[in-house]
Amino acid sequence: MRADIAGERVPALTAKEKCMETGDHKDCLGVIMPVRDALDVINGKWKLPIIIAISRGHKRFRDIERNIPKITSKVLSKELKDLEAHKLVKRSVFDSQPVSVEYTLTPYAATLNPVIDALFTWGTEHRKTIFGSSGSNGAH
Amino acid sequence: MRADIAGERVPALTAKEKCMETGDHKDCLGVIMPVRDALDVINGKWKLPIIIAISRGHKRFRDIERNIPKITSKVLSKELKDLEAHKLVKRSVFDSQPVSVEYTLTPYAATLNPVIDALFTWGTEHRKTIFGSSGSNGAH
DNA sequence: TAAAGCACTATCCTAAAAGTAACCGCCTTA
DNA sequence: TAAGGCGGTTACTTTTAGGATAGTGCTTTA
Repeated sequence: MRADIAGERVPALTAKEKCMETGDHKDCLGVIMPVRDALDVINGKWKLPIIIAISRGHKRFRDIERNIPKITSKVLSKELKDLEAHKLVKRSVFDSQPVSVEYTLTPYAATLNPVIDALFTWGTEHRKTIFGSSGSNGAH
Repeated sequence: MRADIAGERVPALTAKEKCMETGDHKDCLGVIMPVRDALDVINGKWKLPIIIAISRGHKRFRDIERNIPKITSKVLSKELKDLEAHKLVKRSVFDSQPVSVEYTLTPYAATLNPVIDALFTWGTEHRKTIFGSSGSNGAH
């Protein structure tokens, strides 16, 4: 398990534009590295679905579990810990009669919205491309 | 709405009732499924880096390999096949001396640009968040 | 009193992803 | 003649993700 940051360079923000504008294709590392950093946090099939479920108002363990098709307790438990370690999810325990636990998104998780939006949009279009324009039935 | 966690009991709704009451359930799946469709295509640590490398002008096998840190021939070969199967990459063989092979992106791959942009932007910020605040450079 | 919900954890196991290393034939350059 | 580039393939091993199944201690509900 490595929450690593690939490489040592920190391109100020021009790496990509510079690369595209000049047609200089020597350095694609400036684009690849940050993308890989992002993928390292987001990877696996469960992390984004979990974030989405929580953002939709599902705070409790069983509630999240119920709303993500095919996920198991074990996987959910592990992924929530990962997400907490990455400061994307906060776990709060309330000392009520049956102790209850709530998972909420941190403000930092909100910065992932553009990523989720882009994936949602692309995924929606991709689905149409694959199943044809009349397919509305989820095949999972 | 959340008075029950403070200890005072409120007629407990089952999770399903809560869900139907708020209407969250349906919305949740409607977002999760397309995102998972997208992740199914993009997942793994190599596919997006490969697409980025090709988009930067690296068309030849060895050229792509050289520009993606740590990738091996075996993995590159397999991932290129996957990308071809997903209609994101085109493989062209030129009958020159010696026979040369070029990999290019399809127009469909260009539709992934918003996804790559979002990941690039988030990854860049994420890296700053991890290293940036206290000025220590812990890159390996 | 039994069943069921909650928030998990434990154990075992398989399939896939990924790493390592060697190797292919073909061609060019030194 | 050797070294090295090209576009890969094959075989083997390790690592990881994730599925299946069960069970924990607690509380509430029927």
